[in-house]
Amino acid sequence: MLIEIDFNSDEALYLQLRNQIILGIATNTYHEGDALPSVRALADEIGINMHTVNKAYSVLREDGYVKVDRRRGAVIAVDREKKEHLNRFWEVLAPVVFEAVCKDVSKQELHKIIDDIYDKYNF
Amino acid sequence: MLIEIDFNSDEALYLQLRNQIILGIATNTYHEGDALPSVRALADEIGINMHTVNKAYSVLREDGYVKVDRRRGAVIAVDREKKEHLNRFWEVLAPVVFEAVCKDVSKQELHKIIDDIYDKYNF
Amino acid sequence: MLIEIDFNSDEALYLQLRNQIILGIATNTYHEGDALPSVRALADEIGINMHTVNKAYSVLREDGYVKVDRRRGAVIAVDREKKEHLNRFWEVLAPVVFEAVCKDVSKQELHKIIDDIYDKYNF
Amino acid sequence: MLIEIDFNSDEALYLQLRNQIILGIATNTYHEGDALPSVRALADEIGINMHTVNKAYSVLREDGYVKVDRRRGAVIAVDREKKEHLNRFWEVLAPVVFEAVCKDVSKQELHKIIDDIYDKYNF
DNA sequence: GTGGTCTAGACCACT
DNA sequence: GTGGTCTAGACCACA
Repeated sequence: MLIEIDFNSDEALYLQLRNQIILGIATNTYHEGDALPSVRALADEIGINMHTVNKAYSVLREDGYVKVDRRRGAVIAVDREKKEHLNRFWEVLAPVVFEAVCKDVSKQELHKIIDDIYDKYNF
Repeated sequence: MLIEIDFNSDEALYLQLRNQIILGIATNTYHEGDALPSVRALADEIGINMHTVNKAYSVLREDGYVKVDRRRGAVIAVDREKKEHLNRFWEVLAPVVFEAVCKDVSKQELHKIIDDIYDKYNF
Repeated sequence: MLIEIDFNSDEALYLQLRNQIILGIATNTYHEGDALPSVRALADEIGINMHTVNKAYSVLREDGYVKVDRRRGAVIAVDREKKEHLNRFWEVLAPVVFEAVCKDVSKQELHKIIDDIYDKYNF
Repeated sequence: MLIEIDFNSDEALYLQLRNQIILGIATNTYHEGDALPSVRALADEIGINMHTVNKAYSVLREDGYVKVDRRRGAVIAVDREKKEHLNRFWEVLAPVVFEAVCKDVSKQELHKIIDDIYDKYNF
């Protein structure tokens, strides 16, 4: 899978990397049990620091997307404890909704944006 | 309006403040044309530094929520240029959707969370 | 002449006032020897502080647009020492030109904007 | 490039710095993609505070002259969306023209000053 | 009294 | 080592 990092973005590199990998899992590019590239290999490939890749992998582990195996490195292993996640999505979405309300973006428009994202990536 | 800052949060103080004020606008606690407290007054009230409040107000201005009136300080003035905002919401929501897909949270569940947020705050 | 002040502008009120009066002189709304309204009267009319009007008049005096007469207040009296002024315009225009060059705005486009301004106000 | 700050000037330090850097871009001293010195390095060099340099860089970013790259600091990246800029030049030049008209400086003389500035810096 | 500017010094996240 | 954030305290321009 092609990882694309935007060095001009405001978003931290490790977060961009994290999100790209999550996108890879979502689009079935990475499958349960697949091993991600080694920290060193991925860092070289993208042209970023090893520590940055390391941080991305750590965050993915904390958020329940990979498990770290001593021999195989980071392995896709998605934790699907839904209850907890729903709370998390609530917290992430609430400030977005507040902004939407201020800017006169309707509930329906937010739904549509979400649907459009699902469509664009064929989820 | 009661501003609540969590000093233990990872989120920057000025961003928490920004979001609280956006919440206040969304819930109609602050109305178009209302003046926010002066930077010094709000800083004293919350117990944070003047410059931190200043930064929050600056960001709110850049994001089109307030204007700075030389006589009255920061005044609520929401810029409702929708076209641009929709792009922004797309960018914010895309990674959320990726996570949802990974975690087996359906499109309908995301819609419901958004609706619940609207309901909770009576938007 | 109608003085229009934009309280939401970033520009200081006294500078807006100064510029409006200069516009009035340029458009022949104010003529050499005319007296400007008293500080108090103009302040009341516009709804701003007396000190602000006072500051505007002081700046106009320093820049050679009015003379202050004890009995008649501020009186239009334009100082036309061209040599000095040309230097001033150089200093004001230089940073504008630098920005133009950076932004790929050509010499001709700057000329045209200036011509358009002359046209718009029938100078 | 030599940055020259006038500590006696009325102009804010961060604005002087901003303008000097814009001059540097206009004169091709800084090229697209070049990294500016780090805030600390430049602050030390000029003998001003880090935060003042930071503010200058922030303004340059807002005005579309640099982007902040997480690894390289501030990098020259000029945004050349002309349409918007032309409005801005209109607003900046209008009061200059008003002054010119008052001071009997002709349209042609303004053009000439602009041309002279272009010539002096070999634009 | 208001925000704007500047300085100084500190800690942290990111690379 | 870089910028980002936060604090503290000061002076000034503006209203």
